[in-house]
This record gives sequence, C-alpha cells and structure tokens, in this order.
Amino acid sequence: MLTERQLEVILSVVHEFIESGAEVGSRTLSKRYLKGRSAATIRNEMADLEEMGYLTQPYTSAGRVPTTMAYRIFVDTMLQRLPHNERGRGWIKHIEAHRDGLRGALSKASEMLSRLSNYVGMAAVTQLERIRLRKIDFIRVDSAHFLLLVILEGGIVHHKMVTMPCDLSQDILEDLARKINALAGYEWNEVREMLGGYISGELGRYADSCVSALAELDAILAGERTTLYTGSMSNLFDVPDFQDIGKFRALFSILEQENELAKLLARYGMKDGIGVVIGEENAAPELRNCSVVLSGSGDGGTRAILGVIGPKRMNYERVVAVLDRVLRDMDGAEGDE
Amino acid sequence: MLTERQLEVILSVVHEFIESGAEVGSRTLSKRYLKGRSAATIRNEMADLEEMGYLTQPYTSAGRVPTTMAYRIFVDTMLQRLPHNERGRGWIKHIEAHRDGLRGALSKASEMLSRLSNYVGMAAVTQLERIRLRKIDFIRVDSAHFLLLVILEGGIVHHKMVTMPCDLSQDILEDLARKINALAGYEWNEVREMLGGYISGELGRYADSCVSALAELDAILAGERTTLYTGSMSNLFDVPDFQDIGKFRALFSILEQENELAKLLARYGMKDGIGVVIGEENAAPELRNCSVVLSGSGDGGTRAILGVIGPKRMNYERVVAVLDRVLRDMDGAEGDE
DNA sequence: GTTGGCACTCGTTGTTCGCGAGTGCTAATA
DNA sequence: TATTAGCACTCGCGAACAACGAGTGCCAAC
Repeated sequence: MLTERQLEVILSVVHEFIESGAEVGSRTLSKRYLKGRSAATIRNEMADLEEMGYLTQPYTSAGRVPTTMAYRIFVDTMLQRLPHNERGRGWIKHIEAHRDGLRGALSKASEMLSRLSNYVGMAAVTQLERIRLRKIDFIRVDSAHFLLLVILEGGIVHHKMVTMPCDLSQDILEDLARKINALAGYEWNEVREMLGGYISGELGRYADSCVSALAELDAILAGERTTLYTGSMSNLFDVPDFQDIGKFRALFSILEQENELAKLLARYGMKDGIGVVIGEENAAPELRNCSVVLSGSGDGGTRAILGVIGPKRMNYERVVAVLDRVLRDMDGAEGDE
Repeated sequence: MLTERQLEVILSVVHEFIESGAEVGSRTLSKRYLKGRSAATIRNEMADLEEMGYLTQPYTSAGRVPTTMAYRIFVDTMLQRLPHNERGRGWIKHIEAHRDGLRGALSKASEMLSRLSNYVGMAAVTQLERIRLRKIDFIRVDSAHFLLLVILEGGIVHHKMVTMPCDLSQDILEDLARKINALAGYEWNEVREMLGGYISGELGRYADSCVSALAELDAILAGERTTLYTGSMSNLFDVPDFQDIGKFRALFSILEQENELAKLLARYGMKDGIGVVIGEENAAPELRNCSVVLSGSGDGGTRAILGVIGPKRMNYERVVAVLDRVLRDMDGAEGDE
C-alpha cells in the first residue's frame, strides 16, 4: 500500500515530468512540491518507489521518470475528481443536424479535437450494423444497373450501384422497396434476418437480384463500421517527445493504418464516458510512447467514439476538458461553433 | 549554348547525385561516366557549368550538386526519349467499372501509385462541374426533408439531404425530377444555366425549394471539384532526403492541406500526358525540395489527374514508368489487379 | 585543349575533458 | 525513529581540438 506521502511524490513527479519533460530530481521536488521535506528525505522515498515500480532512472544517478504505473495513478486520481457525466448521448441528432451528414460530422469533430488539444483527434462510429433503418430505395439507372439507396437513422445515407442479373422495371423496383420499407425502424441486424426469409419466400424470381443487393448493403455497413477520421497529424511536429524521427514514425504508421486504429477504438470505446489508455496499456506496440484519451457514447447499439492521441506525457487535464467540450457541442443543437 | 560534353557532364552529375545523394566530385565523373577524360578536364567543365547556373557547391572545395536547371535538362531529355502516348482517356469507364465508385477508384489509384513508386501517390478529379448529368432524383424522407440524388457520368453519385421550405409530396417531387431529367446528357455547367430560367419560369411556387436545392448541388460539385486522395505518406520516412525533421515537416504540412495540393494539381494537370515539376518550379514554397510527377487526362471537360510527389532527387524514370503503368490499368477494362 | 601535380579548404569523425545535476551513503540531529 | 546535512561518486552533455580525406583551383608541362 502507498502512504500519503508516497502518493504525493508520485503525483508530483508525473506533474513535473509532464511539464518539463526532463528527469525529475529530489531537489526540484523538495523546492516546488513537498516544501516541508528536504531533498534527502525525498531521495529515500524515491528509492523506495523505484523498487515498487512507480519510477525509473534512465541511467545511474539521473533524476527519476514516472512509469506507466505512476501515470495510471495520476490519471485515475484526476478522473475521480471529475463529475461523472453522460455526455454525447445526442450524437445521432447531431449528425442529423449536420449539413454534411456522417462524414462531415465526424471529420469536423476530429478536426476540432485536433485544433483544441494540439494533438491528433479522432472520431469514429462503430457497430453501424446496429443502426435503425429509416428508408430504402431502388433507383433504376439503366437496363443493367440500379442504385441501391439506404437512409438510416440520423440521416445517414449510403448508396451502391448494383448490377442487375435481369432488367427490372422501375415499377417492380418500387414495389420491392415498398415491401422492404415495412421494416423501417428495426436495427439493420434485424432487418437482414427478416429479409432473409422474406426474399426466398415471397420474391420468387427476383430473389437473385435481392440477395446480391443485400450482400452489397451488408458490405457497405461492415466497411463503414469503422468510419474513422483523423485530424491534423502535423500537430505532432510540435510535440517535443516526437522530435526523434523513430518515435514519430512508429506513431505515424499506425495512424495511417485505419484498420488498426479502428480496432483500438472499438475495443476501448464500448463503455460510456471518458477513459485513458496509457503507453504499454495499448494493444498496439507502436503506441508504447503514446496515450489515448477516449470517450464512447451510445445507448448500447451503434456507438460514437471520440479520441485524442498524444504523447504519454500529454496534458491530460486539458485533453479531457477538450473532449468534454466537444461532447457538449454534440449534445447541444447545432454543433457548428 | 551547351556543348555536347557539357550536356554529358550535367546528365552525369544529376544521375550520380540521384543515386548517391552525395556531392559529385570530378574524380567520380572521370572514372564512371566520361571515361576518356581526366578529372582535371572535368573540373574545368564543372567550374564553367557552375558559372552558368547548372551546378552549385555547398561549400568551397566540395563536390558539385545539380541545380533545378540541371534537373530540368535531365528530365526533359528523359521525357523526350519516351513515346508520346495518350493514356488515361478511358478513366471515366474505369470509374464506372469500379466497385466503389469515384472515391474507391481514386483512393485505389493513389494507393497503387504510392506502393509502386515508394513515394506519395495522389489521384484527383478536377472540373467536376463539367461532367455530364445522367439522372437526378428527389426522394422524400419526411415532411421536412427530401434527399437530392444526382447520378453523373461514370456512375458518380452524390446526394444531399435538403430541408424543404414547405411539405412537397413525393408525386410533386417526381414530377420535378422528370422535368430536370430531360436535361440528362448535358454538362452540369449547362444544366445549371438552363435550370436557372426554367425554375423561375415554370415552377412557380416551388421555385424557392428548387433554388436552394440547386445551390446545394452546386456546392456539392464545387466541393467535390477537388476530390483528392493521397497515398501512404509513411513512405517518406524511408527517403533519405527527408530524414531531416524540418524538410519532412514542410512537405508533410502541405500534404495535409488538401486545398493547396488540389490547387497545384489543377494548375499543372490541364495539359495531357506526363509532366514533371521540379523543386522551386512549384508554386508552393514548401515543395522547394520536392518534385511532382503528374499526368492529366480527359477530353477537355472533367479531368483525371494522377501524381507522385517525392524528393527532388527521386528516381524519375521509375516514377514515370509507374505512372504509365497505372494509366494503362485505367484504360484496360477492370483495373483491379 | 588536356593532364598530372600540389597546396589548400573545409566538413566529418573521434577524442578528451570539465561541468553540473543528481544520486547513494553515512553520520549527526530532533 | 524519522529526518537532514554533507560528501564522494556517476554519468550525460557540450566544447574544444586534432587528424583525416575528399575535393578543389591553379599552374606548368605535354
């Protein structure tokens, strides 16, 4: 167990290290944080904490650097002080109100996160296959193609050009659409299942066309499951931790692999509210030197995930505040500052 | 005017510099390129060429480095040797055939360019407002919204949710669409003008709604005028010229500013065939250390532009070959390797 | 016009050395 | 017993310096 003073030392080291970026010495701590105690006393504490795994020395007789364990304690105490809120629930309405739909809203959000935090912002939507269907439509383009159009909750629109196995008139297509539209209001998951039986049962000779259309639609939603936008990565140039080209590269390459990043978000964005993943806690080894601040929101189905990715020694307070701010914007009507 | 041998020296210096990245000395040249002549002779030539502006010395008594003028000569002689072809004309068909439409085709192309060249690939479409209209449709979603759907040549689809000033029934919307569809086959530019008179003349009380819809559509096409995809920038980490964080940063920041990049492409992509823009020839000062290999194709209207951006001392031969290869793929039926 | 020779230039690399921030340990102190 | 002052020791960092070598310009000879 940690004593009161040990905790204080840990928090001070993290705080100071985040500010200065340099190893923290006992003298600094004694002068700036634990004013009552002398440097020697603190040295003893630090030696103990090092043994316990909270601090490390980059080399013999240098100052101390916090480990991930220390960051963890720092972040947890910070998050505890925060009021537990449930922001972001209204994100679907926010998307509905946005001029440029899902893509627009997400890219706007990620940009805003980047700009306000000075790190890299991300915005994504997961489990889009659990979103409710609003309307479906088939639009005949020529004798060989029709456009499959899906309008989902939140005014999210997807479309796909489908090649017809045989020429279907616009009337037939409309009839088809009318039937499927009876399923509006169900989650896509359910719609798919219901359609499965429906197609082979009632549609008879158009079944082929519908099966392929269905498959296309599923593919769209699966692909879009991870719709992800990342904000201005050039912010990373100003982060002193990434001046080293090697570290920069590691981070950057994962930012370019949308899949990896999306997996990460999906994994940690399942629970509501704001969370932080620090350094080695990340599944991806490339993120060893980074922390990710995430917020997930949704009502169990489709979820919106916002995140900021930055160096381990980022300004967590500020980033959390930024995230909260953007979430508040989403809940508030318009969202366009 | 340049003598035969001066030309040879210039080409040799550029070639050697592209390969090694180090200043080129007279001895190297004498041993590897102009085998008949001694180092001293070449030194004299080089001194002359420096005075003429083709070569520079980074510091007194170092080897020579080619200037942009020298690169220009190098690239021009290379392009002259190339057969003048007209590849890429079929790009609209290529997009039509692509499973994921315009976005899919462009992002695929840029990825392919990046992967094959090991630099950064780009693919864009400009002057989309000159593309032909194929079909338009209005789909009523609820009492306050309809979805505006535009299908353009090449199966390019755009959509936009429009707020109605007053509730319009699906019938009225369909009637509207039918009338506008009479203009299918015209370039969007023309459609817009024709619609202008049409609306105020015939549509009477729906004019408001149509004007706003028209404006939205125009905005879509204008925004999409610069649809641009950039391939994996992490390739740049392996380019020795960009190991220096400063140069890397300059290039990177312009790659993130889509606008700037699009302007650049639009500017140089107007003429058909493959062209190269070297270093300071670029309008953007951030590209001082870079060269851009571009190809524009189209029949005067909407144009497809492919490009590769890399260091000034890139392997121009290879990049031009890669570009040609991708263009050939576009002309050939499927394009999905 | 071409070439070998030679003195000179200048960036690069490696070495040495002193500085200073910080530590661990010990002995004195409250 | 916990705390503190004192002291010797460690080690990264930056400056200063020297040796190296690739390359040049120039000149005299061919």
